[in-house]
Amino acid sequence: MNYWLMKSEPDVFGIDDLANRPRKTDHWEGVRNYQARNMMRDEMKKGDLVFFYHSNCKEPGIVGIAEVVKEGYPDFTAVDPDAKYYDPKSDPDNPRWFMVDIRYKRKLKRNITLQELKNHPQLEEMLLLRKGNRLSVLPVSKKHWDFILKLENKT
DNA sequence: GCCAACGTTGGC
DNA sequence: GCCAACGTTGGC
Repeated sequence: MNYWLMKSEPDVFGIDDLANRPRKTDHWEGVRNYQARNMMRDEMKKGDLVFFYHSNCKEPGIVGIAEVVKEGYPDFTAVDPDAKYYDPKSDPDNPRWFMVDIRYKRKLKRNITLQELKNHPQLEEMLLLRKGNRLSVLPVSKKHWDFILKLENKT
């Protein structure tokens, strides 16, 4: 099993929005970056766990956990001219963009902020903390995953 | 709102 | 294939 981190802006689609969806499940539409696409298409597997990260907000950080429930399939919003993430260059017969479905598992007991993550030398290598990393889907090592979960119970 | 970092586009 | 221009991300 692998671990991931997915970023979303809470004003657009936050952890509560996921929790309020039917079956607490939604498709992760709108990723238009090839590296992130490749991970969703090729590497994310059913049962993998995901840190839900709030970005571009007052207190960016990890707020909850979700689970991959459907593996990579074409992002239909890319070929829908009315959709927000429509990409006119995406060919319906040869999909360019992919997405996965994730299901809400739980919120963390507290928001583990980006600032807090930065304070731990154990997380120095974490991709999320690497300068200039703007990928919205990132792999998380088991070591880092476990370490972050332990932080949850600390004050 | 600013701006650094990065990805994409398109002319040549 | 180079690279300048442009657009986006996302912390601050």
